[in-house]
Amino acid sequence: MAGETRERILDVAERLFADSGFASTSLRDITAEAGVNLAAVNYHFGSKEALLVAILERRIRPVNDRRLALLDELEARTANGGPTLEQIVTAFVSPPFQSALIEGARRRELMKLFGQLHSQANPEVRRLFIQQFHEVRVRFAASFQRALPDIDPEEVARRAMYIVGAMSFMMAWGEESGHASSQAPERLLRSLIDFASAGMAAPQTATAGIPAPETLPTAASISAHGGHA
Amino acid sequence: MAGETRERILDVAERLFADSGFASTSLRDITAEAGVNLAAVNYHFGSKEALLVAILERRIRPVNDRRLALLDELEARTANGGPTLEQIVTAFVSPPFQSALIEGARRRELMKLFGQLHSQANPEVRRLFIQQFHEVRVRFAASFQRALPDIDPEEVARRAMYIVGAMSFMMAWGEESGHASSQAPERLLRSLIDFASAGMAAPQTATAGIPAPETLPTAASISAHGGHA
DNA sequence: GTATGATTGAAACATACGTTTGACTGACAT
DNA sequence: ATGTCAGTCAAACGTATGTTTCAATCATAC
Repeated sequence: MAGETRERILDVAERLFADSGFASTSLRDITAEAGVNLAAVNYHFGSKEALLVAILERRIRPVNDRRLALLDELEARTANGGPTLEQIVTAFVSPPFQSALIEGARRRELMKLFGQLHSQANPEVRRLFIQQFHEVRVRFAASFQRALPDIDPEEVARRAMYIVGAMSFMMAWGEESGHASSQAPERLLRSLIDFASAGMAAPQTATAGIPAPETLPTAASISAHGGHA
Repeated sequence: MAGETRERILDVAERLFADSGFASTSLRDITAEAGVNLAAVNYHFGSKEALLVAILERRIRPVNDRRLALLDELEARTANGGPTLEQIVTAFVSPPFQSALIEGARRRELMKLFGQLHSQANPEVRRLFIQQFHEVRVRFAASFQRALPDIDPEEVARRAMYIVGAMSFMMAWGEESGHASSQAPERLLRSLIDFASAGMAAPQTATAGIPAPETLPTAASISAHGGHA
């Protein structure tokens, strides 16, 4: 069959890269588990690194396409005033969950793989990875900004980054850090949307004075400026 | 000098591990840059893996000790009702920032290293890493729960996890994903506290029905159940 | 000064790695 | 039947890896 070997390599490599890291996974591990010849990787992809790029593109593109499609539809339907924070958040965080459900049990592995990319050595792969998200970042930043006219653009961008972090971390660590997320994906998605929407809507606190390093929050300053319940 | 070689190895290895990953950094890279002999690593630490463990312990323990100290003081001062969400959040997210300031420019590298551990192959190292955070997790979960009596304990744990994810992601990617965080650390800390406190305080939405995979949010259902601004 | 124990040094060890090679297979068009 | 070509295969190549070895060095105590 034509693309059968290629597909098996992609599937197995995706799982092994996610489980053990890119550098720690050898082509021999992959080809052995996939039941294909060692040389097949270099034949079909050219190099180990090109295999990684192929894996990323296969997974990221559909998710980001769906995000943009959801946002398009959202903005078309809510021309006056724009969509709500919760709608935008939902459009952003839902596609990875849907993709995860379709893929079955691979959610955790896939997200771990994404998380790893942050620390991958090769700058070219990193650049390619960031580039894949560029349009999504620009579009959602604009939409969030419209819903949060009183928040600095930089602060909006930071908060969007927090959402990505919360989502990535949950997907990468969820089943490992205790009981917290052996839950149904639907409940997790709901939980994340609640948290992210509220965080996005937070009032922006002015940075008072920009304290010197030694005066960063101590227990005393925390209890002083917070009051209690 | 006694511990000089050991210290140099720790410093250089920490930076290189964070930059390029554990598996991708060779002992020869480390020893060459540190100006010590190759065998020094195995002499002082026993193995490459034990070197990683030593690096982690050196950095994590002070941060977590400070977190617990801040929480102790907070709970002692606010015996009636307990500390506010913002106080607890601040006690949790401040120490890594303070540590980062003391360490100077190593903040990003160090946090990248932490982020990597999530996906490190060796289960023993992972176990050790998680164990380092056990007390912190238990103590802060209890404190958050007290401030959020109407939220399910599992939901509280999830939200705490989101905070960790947001913080890790910001520190690992901050300077890379655009302009968003070349800001002063104090502003970043303030921003994170705002976001995390608001997210923690979010009302808990019931999961309506637990839909089947095919009925996860579509553009239509988002616009339907959200309304617009 | 000399013995002692900790540290460093250069070199080698065995292994695992990504990649390349060249023969081989099978299907399909001519 | 034969030529073509994408795909597979076992084997080898060159290199880089973590680790070990053992002699050399150093500070310190006697």
